[in-house]
Amino acid sequence: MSIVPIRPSDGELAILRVLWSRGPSTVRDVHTELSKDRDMGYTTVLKLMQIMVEKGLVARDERARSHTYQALQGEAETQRCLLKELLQKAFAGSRRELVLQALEAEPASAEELEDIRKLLNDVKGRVR
Amino acid sequence: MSIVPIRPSDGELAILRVLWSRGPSTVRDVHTELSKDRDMGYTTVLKLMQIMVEKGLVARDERARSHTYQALQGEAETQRCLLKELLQKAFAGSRRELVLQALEAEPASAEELEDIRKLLNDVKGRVR
DNA sequence: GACAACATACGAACCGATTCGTAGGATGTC
DNA sequence: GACATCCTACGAATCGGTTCGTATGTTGTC
Repeated sequence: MSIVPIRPSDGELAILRVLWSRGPSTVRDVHTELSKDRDMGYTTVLKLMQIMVEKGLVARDERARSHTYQALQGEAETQRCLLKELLQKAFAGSRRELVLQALEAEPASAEELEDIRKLLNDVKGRVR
Repeated sequence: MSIVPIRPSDGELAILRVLWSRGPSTVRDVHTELSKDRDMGYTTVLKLMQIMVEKGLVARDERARSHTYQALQGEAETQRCLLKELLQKAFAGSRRELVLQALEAEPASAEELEDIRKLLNDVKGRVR
């Protein structure tokens, strides 16, 4: 993984998510996958992935005619990076506030809350 | 508050945070406050705040020579809006994952976790 | 009334992200 | 071998956000 995570743009993040779930993929693979919701041109995806190579977000294997790309940055790592950014910009660093608003953004079900409570206990176990 | 929250840009968010903490303020007020960390020109702040009026993010009172601006959108509301966006873009809608990564982004202290546990109980109380 | 200080307005430059057209090379099929 | 198909490369347009110079008007002071 990269020493310090690189903040991906929205388009880059969408591509990363495909790479995380599919593993190493070609531009065609990614484009096909992304076309399910958004609709963007093939060369748009290509260009974006080329830029991602330059940025060090993905690695490219050029041995085959269709190059295959692979994420160089983990999902959790990237999520934490984006969360930290939002935490600073919108919550003045208060994780408590962030979690609160995350829970209140939409009404949470009792199961979901229970799930998160368990999660909290796990994290807690690691601290003590 | 606005019917549907408007997603502020980074610069706009910085200004909103000043307005939330100070209440109705002039461009000079906001600029002075923001100058403490960033350094941006006075007219930059002015322009941004003018754009925010157009977007409906803030209201302007032009009675005095120095117009006073006031946030039209609450802090919690805005935070939830930004959080929802990140939730969709980076966590595939899984709040559980988001909370997990929020807690793991930096090591949490036992107190902080306890604090959040209490928070969770409160929210839970409201659901049941 | 002259001048400094301060206010708004606004066009224009700039920047990163995104989009895509087009060119040109490799591959596959008949 | 000719033609359609698929690939990469890359320049250029566009867009939202940001920045700021400059113009112009108001206020306050001497």
